[in-house]
Amino acid sequence: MSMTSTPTPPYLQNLNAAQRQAVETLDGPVLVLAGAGTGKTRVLTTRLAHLLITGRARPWNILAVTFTNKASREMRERVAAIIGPAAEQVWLGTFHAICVRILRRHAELVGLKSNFTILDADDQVRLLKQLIQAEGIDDKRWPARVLMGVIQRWKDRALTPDRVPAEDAMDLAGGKIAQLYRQYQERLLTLNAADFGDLMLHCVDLFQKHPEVLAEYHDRFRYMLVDEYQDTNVAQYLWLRLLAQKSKNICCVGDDDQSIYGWRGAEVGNILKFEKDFPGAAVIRLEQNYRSTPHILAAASGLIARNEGRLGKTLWTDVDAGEKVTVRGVWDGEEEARVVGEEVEALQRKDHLLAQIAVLVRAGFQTREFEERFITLGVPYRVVGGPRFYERLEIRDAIAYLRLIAQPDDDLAFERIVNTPRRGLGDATLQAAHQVARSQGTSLMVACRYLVETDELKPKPRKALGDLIRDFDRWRAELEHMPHAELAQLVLDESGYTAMWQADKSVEAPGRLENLKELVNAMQEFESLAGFLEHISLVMENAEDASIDQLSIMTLHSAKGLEFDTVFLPGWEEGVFPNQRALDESGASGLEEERRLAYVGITRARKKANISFAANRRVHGLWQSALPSRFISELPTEHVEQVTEGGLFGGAQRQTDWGAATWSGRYASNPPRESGGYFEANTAQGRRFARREAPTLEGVPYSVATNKPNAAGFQRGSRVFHQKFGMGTVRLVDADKLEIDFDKAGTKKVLATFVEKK
DNA sequence: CCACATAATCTTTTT
DNA sequence: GATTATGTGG
Repeated sequence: MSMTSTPTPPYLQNLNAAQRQAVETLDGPVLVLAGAGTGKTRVLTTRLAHLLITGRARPWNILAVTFTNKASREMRERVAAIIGPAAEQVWLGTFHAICVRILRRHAELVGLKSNFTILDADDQVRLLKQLIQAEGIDDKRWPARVLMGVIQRWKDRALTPDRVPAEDAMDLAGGKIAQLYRQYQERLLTLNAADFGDLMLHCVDLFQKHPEVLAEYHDRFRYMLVDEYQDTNVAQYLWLRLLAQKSKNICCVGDDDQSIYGWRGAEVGNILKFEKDFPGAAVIRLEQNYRSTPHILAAASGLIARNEGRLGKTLWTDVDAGEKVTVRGVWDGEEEARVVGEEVEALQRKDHLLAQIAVLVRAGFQTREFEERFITLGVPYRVVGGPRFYERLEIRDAIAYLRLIAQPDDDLAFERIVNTPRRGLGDATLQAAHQVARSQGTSLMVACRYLVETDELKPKPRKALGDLIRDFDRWRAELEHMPHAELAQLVLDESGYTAMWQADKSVEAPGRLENLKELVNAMQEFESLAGFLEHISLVMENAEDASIDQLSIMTLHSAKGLEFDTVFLPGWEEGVFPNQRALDESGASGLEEERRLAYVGITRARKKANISFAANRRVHGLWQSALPSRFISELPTEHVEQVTEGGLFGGAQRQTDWGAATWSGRYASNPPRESGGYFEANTAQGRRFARREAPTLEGVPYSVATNKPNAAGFQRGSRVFHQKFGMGTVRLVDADKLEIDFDKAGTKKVLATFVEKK
């Protein structure tokens, strides 16, 4: 409004019309549908700055939520660049970090103390496992990990134990799952702990049950900004709705086509029904893409158009056509890695930066082949999102010590380190401690204090336990006088933890000692031990070194939000991508999510996207043949270049027409099966895409393998021919699995459907 | 209580 | 194929 009379400030000048509208529509609910590469972050940060510059809001009147620490850091930096240090005072952070901040203030109202511990995934599972065993449930049949997943999905949907629908809980863990969930929640409260789901859940609960608290935040947060709205779950949606119900000034930015976290409880529905949930909402579409070439955009758009239930956007760009997306078929995974390696080297010769190249895979196990290839080629690479620093064994152990100093009642930390390093405090001692703790309603630490006063334990453990408790008392007292990083070093040394790894002869021991040093170093950055512990429980990420020019290998999930000049998308095969389990577990919606993942992958590329698939791949040590992903046939042909020249298939023994030989051979033994009506009947080449059968072993132990002929007529001594390994003799038959001595290639385990009888 | 052997498992994983 | 969790024997 005031903008009409005053000249356009510089920070608004280089926005396009839609972006500017998204920035300047300040009142009431706004949904910004931001397609890939349309300047989403820019709109968010400019909008935030605009609110402050126009005087609409003071920094503390703004709540901006993101999903990742990286995104919130980036947003804060970019806002600071426009408005300066005032950016510090904006409530800007991840959903979970903001919830923690609120919960620490009102912890008693939800049954916690202000210094509650945040559990990580490992703690959660261990805790639940104890409950499962206490209930006498078979933890083989109902693994804690699986049941924890179920509980987490309930938490994502804001279902507290009393709200779980009966039919959801019926046939899990013998009908006891709801009970387990209740016990788990009770246990968390007695431990003064919360898991990640609880952070949202407790906060929603707080707002619902204490209107006076909610009113306080209504007063505070007059404008709200939400990033990646398509990834919100039900609990987050409720949280946002509660906070926005008074001011109604909520601006959500997202892209329904990039919703790829459904399996973690994200609800695409949230973004699809935004206008219904927030009546009078303005919906603004950002459709001009500033990232990719027209061919890349068209290929991605053609693919995603196959999804139903999307809001629909038409991305366009005014840059030159560029190169078509290439689709390449190769013989096997090894060749795929080799070809990618060659192309990377070719790009290097053309002075492309490695930092502008990425290999994006569907699943973590696919990274290995590429790593091996890049190592032999000497191409520097990094695997993004690999094992995380704070998840390493030695770091978690060290943190358990620190947690126990900060919070003596942290039973999970106690259990983790009582006997690490070995102190002769095994199961028997721990059982005794548990019993005392249960009967007296205390924590394990307190129970042990009592236990060493009695003669219940044998002299050895009694002394060891007494020493340990005394150590902790001393360390805790030291915390008053000593910088916490120094204390950490002291604890690691005095507890014998450092010595334990020094004595360890394994190859990884030196690395672990390095990591411990790094941990102590990192602690110096924090004001207090408590501050450090909170940071690591909320920010489980690795620092990345941007100073080296390295190629990136990562999963499609972790690539969201990033962009590269050149992107390699290997493994586009049925079963791998779309992933078979996603299809089995979530059917049609699972397929759509996989397709969105493909869309995310292609749209990461600025200049060139290279898709590939292999006809053969080794999965869990078994060779399996594969069909090209259905997504390949869904790409609009006019934007795609098929690379299938014969020279790709190497030496003389590979002169076979790989397409016909492998695929038709496959059909003969394993005809295509319809899967939820999602087959494309035909492709241009007239090939049918079929779903591959998972190998079924039905629990037959390998040693039971017989010499009797199996269903397909193979038996010991049968001469067989395999496409890759050539002639061989069957050694063992195990249902459809064969162990074959190949004349040239040695002994391999192979599925019977991949060999021909000779 | 510990060391070693065998068995089971292997999708994605912002917090 | 490789890792990780469990079970058994010393």
